[in-house]
Amino acid sequence: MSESNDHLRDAFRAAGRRLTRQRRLVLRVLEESDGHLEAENVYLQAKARDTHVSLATVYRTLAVLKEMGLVEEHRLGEEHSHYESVRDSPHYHFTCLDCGKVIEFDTPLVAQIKQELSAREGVRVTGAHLHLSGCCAQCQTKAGGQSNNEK
Amino acid sequence: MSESNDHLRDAFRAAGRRLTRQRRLVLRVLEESDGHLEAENVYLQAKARDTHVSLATVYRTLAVLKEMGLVEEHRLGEEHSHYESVRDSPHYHFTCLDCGKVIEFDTPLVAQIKQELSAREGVRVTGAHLHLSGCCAQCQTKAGGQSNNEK
DNA sequence: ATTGTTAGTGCAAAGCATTCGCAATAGGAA
DNA sequence: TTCCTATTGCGAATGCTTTGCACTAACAAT
Repeated sequence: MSESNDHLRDAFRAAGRRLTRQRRLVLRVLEESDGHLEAENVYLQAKARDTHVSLATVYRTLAVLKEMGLVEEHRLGEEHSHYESVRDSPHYHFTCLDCGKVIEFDTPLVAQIKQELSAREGVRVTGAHLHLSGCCAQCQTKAGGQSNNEK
Repeated sequence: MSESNDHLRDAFRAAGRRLTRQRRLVLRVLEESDGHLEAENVYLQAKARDTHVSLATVYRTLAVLKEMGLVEEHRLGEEHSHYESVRDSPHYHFTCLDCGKVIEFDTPLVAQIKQELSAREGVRVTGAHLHLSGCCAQCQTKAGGQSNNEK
């Protein structure tokens, strides 16, 4: 716990940035959450632990963390962004259009696609987002095969 | 040209909607463009041909067209949405982080991923977005392998 | 520890893309 | 042509996100 704090400190120092209470807090909220928090929720959860946080700072912090590669921003729903701390392995998302549930998954096929594209177009691929959507198992059962999208 | 107009008319009638000048116009702008227009540009190009369009209507129309499956919305850049008329085949996108160039491509591997996920999680997958990013061939050459992201 | 420099913060005021309310307009079925 | 109502245009409003500014607090050097 204290060692990761040192890691953090170093990472920030290397980037010429300061490791503030707020930044530690935001990062911790993201790490302890199930991922996919929107800025507002990060703010609320952070504020619950320490009143000295503002929404603006959460946004600024998320931007910094994203720039440092510690956090990823996703635009899963059609609405606002979701943020997620970068953990172990890269992964992709499936969103249920009925209940909004998000399933994370991984597949080596994306790497294969990257290679194909690199070879075919001569590009260098550094990022990959795969977002599938549809109806999760539960909602299919629940709705008798039909969507229960009622506005 | 006139036949596709009939198609359109029918599609709208079937949806209980009206085929207005503005809607035809928006659709035409999208079809004649290279795809990936943001709402503002659709508005500007439409307005250039016919002053009787408003930004609000463009947004409303894009929403309707999207709902009817005639247009797709993408969130490629981190900013606003891009719209593209649904043509022939489904495809995916690569964005160059340096110059912003968008390359469209297709691959059967996504279908394979869909199947894998369906089998593994019991979900029904109806949509798939794959967005790769990195550095295009030209920018790699131009910048000597380094990014020219200044700002 | 103390100090100095300046990144970071809170707050409130923008910014921006997108949406909405409402009166006026125009598809299109009869 | 007539009527019904979906659609439009306008501007005001919304909601997420960013910014300006004066104040605070990291942290490197003392």
